[in-house]
Amino acid sequence: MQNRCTPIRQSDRLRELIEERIATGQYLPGMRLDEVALATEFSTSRTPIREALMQLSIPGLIVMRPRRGAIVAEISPQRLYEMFEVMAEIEAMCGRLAARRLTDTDRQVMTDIHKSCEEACASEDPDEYYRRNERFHLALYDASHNTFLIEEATSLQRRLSAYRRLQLRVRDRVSSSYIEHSNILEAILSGDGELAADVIRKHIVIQGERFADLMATIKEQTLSAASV
Amino acid sequence: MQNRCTPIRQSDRLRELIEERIATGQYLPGMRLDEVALATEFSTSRTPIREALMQLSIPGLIVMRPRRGAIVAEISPQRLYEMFEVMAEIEAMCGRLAARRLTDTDRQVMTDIHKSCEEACASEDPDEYYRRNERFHLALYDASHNTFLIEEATSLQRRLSAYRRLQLRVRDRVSSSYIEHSNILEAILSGDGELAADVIRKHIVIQGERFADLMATIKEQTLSAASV
DNA sequence: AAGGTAAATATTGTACACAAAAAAGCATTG
DNA sequence: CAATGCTTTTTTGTGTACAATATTTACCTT
Repeated sequence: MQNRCTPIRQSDRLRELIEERIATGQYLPGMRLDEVALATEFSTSRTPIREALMQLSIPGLIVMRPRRGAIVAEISPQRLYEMFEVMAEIEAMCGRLAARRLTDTDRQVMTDIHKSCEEACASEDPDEYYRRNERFHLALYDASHNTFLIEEATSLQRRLSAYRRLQLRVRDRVSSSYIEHSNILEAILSGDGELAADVIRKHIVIQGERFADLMATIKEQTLSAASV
Repeated sequence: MQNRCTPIRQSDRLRELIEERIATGQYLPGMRLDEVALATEFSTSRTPIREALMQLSIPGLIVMRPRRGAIVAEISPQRLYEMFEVMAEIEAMCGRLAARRLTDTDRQVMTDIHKSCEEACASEDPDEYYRRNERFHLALYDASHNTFLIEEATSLQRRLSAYRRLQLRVRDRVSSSYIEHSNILEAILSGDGELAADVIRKHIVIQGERFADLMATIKEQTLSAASV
């Protein structure tokens, strides 16, 4: 995608870096993002940092309270459930379109990634499974052949990734996720768009529910670095 | 929504202003957004302008090419079709949820707005109809009772508004739009979520198609201010 | 005269400075 | 000892300067 030869802008690089740290859970919800601290860490001035933060505030990854600094967004269980509800529909749409528009390469890519997921599942490595699982979903988006939809789905996946990651820690979640992927792939390969949409919807909604379970068991401080 | 007592930030005010100018077609696709020109116009410095522009580049309203300035995004017919395809699904989801979760006030608000649309339709004032039509759709989003979905739908509607507006100029589009709204409302009031989703999907897809017709007839220069 | 090259000009990206506002620390008082 | 008000310190928001890069203009060559 990025075929610009122009050297990348500082603020763009920083935005991606900070976004990744939020996605991987290095920056926890509620954590304060100090502009000067970030500036010194990345040995730059506050200007590019601010530009990066302002950009991240748009999709809601961070919250910038006027005159009161930026913090990593704290997503309430309620809102998270809503986000999963929307994600389910977006991915279901990808599946419906994928089933209708699947190319040979799409088929190849998806089956390959699914096989690599099987390996990660067998080796019981949740982190590795997480990464390959993520690739499976990205391949699903690509197969929809709607570039706008691909962008939206990817963006939403990124926003949820910090939470998705946790959710795979739940007992037996990896293996059931793998089985669900098998059903998804089967439906898409058979060309049944409505079936694919249904299966995906359930797959994501289950993730949301498992996450709700997790939230109920784990104490708040595990997720949130600071309270307001 | 905006219940902050803190005085608003310049960059936020500017972002909304520029966004509105894009939505209303005052800034046409391809138009260059000169930082110093904007700064002098709003009698401020380049810093808040830049922050506003960087934020607008995230949802793709404008394109910032490194070292080459910002332009209003030029959305290709292909991409516009894709956006309408996604919008159809998002709004269909709103309708499905609305049918299941409708409150008395939702019902009241939607019927009231629909009635006011009837008036605008009868008086054959496309601009007024456009505004009320917009309100109808916003009320539909609200009725979904999923605040995340409401935000996403609203954001997407804003991104498409410059194009939606044009599309109502097509012959008889206003009256057919009104009839479609009637069907949507009826489906939602009857509580049939799947029916509502179907009707809405068709309503939006028709908009996309009508727009494609428009694009085919009107010459490019009407829409686009400059070609690269 | 056309095309290409080099100087001139304009514009962007980043650093930094300063004012205004919020947070923290401190002292005073009930 | 707690609470409140004042002072100090920190942090944000914006203006401005400057260097690096595009773009335009002018000039020279063929």
